[in-house]
Amino acid sequence: MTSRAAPSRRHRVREHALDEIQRTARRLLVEQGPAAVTLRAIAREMGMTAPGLYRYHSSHQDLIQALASHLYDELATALAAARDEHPASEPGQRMRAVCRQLRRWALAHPREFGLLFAKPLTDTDTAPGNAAHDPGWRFGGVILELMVQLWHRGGIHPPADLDTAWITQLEEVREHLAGEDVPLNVIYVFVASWARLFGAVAVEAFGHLDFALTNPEPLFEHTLQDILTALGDPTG
Amino acid sequence: MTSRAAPSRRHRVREHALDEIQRTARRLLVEQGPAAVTLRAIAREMGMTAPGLYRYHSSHQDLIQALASHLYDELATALAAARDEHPASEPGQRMRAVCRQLRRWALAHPREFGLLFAKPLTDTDTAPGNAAHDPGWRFGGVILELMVQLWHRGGIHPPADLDTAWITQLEEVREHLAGEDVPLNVIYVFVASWARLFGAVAVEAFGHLDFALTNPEPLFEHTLQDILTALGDPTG
DNA sequence: CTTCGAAAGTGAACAGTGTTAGCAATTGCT
DNA sequence: AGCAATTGCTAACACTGTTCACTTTCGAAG
Repeated sequence: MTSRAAPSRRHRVREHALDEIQRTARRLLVEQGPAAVTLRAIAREMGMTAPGLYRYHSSHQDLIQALASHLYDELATALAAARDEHPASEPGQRMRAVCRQLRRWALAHPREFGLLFAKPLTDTDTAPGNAAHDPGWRFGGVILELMVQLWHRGGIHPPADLDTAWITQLEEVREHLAGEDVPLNVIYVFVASWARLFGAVAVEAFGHLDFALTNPEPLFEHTLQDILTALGDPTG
Repeated sequence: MTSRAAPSRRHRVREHALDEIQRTARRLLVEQGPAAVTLRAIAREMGMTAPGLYRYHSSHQDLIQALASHLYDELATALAAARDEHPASEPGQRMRAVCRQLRRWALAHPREFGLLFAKPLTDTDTAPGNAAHDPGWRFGGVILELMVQLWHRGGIHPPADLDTAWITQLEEVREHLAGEDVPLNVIYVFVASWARLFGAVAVEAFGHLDFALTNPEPLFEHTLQDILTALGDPTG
C-alpha cells in the first residue's frame, strides 16, 4: 500500500502515457480538426491499438473531457501569468493584461477554444458547467478575482435598481467569491462585464468578423476600454 | 423541354422529398443533437435507405449545408417579420425588434443556432463565409440595412480618427451596401455594433451565462440600449 | 399505345468509427 | 519464486459515409 504516497514507477509511466495521449489528441485536434481526434487515430499515432486506450479513459467522451479539462488549466495558467506581469497594486493593468491574454490565447488556439466554448451545442458536452469545482472556474476565477480587487479600489457605479428576479441568481454567484461580501448590484456589473468580454472574444475567435475585418484588434481594444471603465478603472 | 418552365409533377415530388429531408434532418438535430443527424437515421425516418439520399444531396456535408442555408433563410425571414411590425419611419424601433428577435430565435432554437454559428471550429464548416451572395448575408443584410437607415437619421457620432489599416477592410464592407455612400468611420460603428450584438446573443445562446443567470434578459436589454445609443437612437 | 430513357430507390460491399470480451504478456509486490 | 494486477492485443459487433450494380417506376416522344 505504498502506492498511495510513493510515485511507484508504475504511476510514473502511467502518467507519462496519459500525457502522451493528451498531447497526441491535441495535435490531431490542431492539425486536422475535431473530427480527426478519434481513438484509433490517437492509438495509431502512439503505436498502439484503440482498445488499449480504454485502460486510460473509460470512453472517447471521457478522453475529450480530460483534454478539455487540461486546456482549461492551460488557459488559467496563461491568464495568471499575464496577470503577474503587473504588480498587484495595479489591478486595472492586471485586468487589461488578462483580457488581452484571453483574446490572444483564443486566436492562437482557435481549435482548442472551440472545443472549450463551442461545445454545449455540439455532440460531446465539454462546457464549464455549474458545479463549484468545475474546470471552468479555474480560469474564470482569475478574472472574477481581479474584478473583486477592482471593486475594492472603488470606482464601480452599479445600477441602483436591480430586478428582484436577479437577487437569487446573483447570490449564487457570490458563493464563489469566498468570503468577499460583494453587493449584488456590483456582481451584476461583474457578470455584465464578463459577458461583454466573452462575447467579444468568442465572436472574433469564431471568425464572425472575418467578413468585415482582417485585424479586429483595435475594435477589441475599444471594447476592453469600455469594460474597464465599467469596472471603475478608466486609466488607459 | 417543357420541364424548365412547367413544374412538371416530377419536379414537385422531388421538391417535396427535398423538403421532407430538411424537416427530418432538423427534427433529428433538435431532438437528439448534431451527432444524430446521420444519413441512415434520416433515411430510416423517411422509410428509405441511405444511398437513396444521394439522389438529393451529393454528400452528408452537402445535406448539412443545405439545412444550414435553409435555417439562414428562416432566420432572415423571422428578422424581417419582426422589422415589419414597426413602421419604416421608426428605424430605431425596428432595430430593437430585430435584435430582440435574433436573441429570441437563438434561444428558441439553440441547436439550429449552434449549427449556424458554432461551426467554423467544428467538423463541417457551415459558417457564413465571405462571398457576396452567401446565405449569411441574407439575414445579416436585414440588420445592416437598418443600420444604414439609422445613419440617414443622423445621431451617429463616429470616431474621428480611424486606423489606416481599417480603410481597405471597411471599403469591402461598403461594397455590400449597394449604392449607399456610407463614410468609413460610420461603417466602423456598424461593425462594432454588429460584433457587440452578436457577442451578446452568442454568449447567452451557448449557455455561458448559465453559471450566473437563469434569466439574462434584462442584461440583454441593457446591451441593446447601449447598441442603439451608439447607433444614434437613444429613445427607449 | 408502345417504347425508350432518365430518375429513384435498393442491397451489397468497403473503409472507417466507438466499444466490449477474452486472452497473452509484462511488471511489481509479497 | 510465485501471485496478481496492469497493460496491451486480436476479434468481433453495431454503427457511420460512400460507391457500385441492379431493379423498378414513370414521364414523354415516336
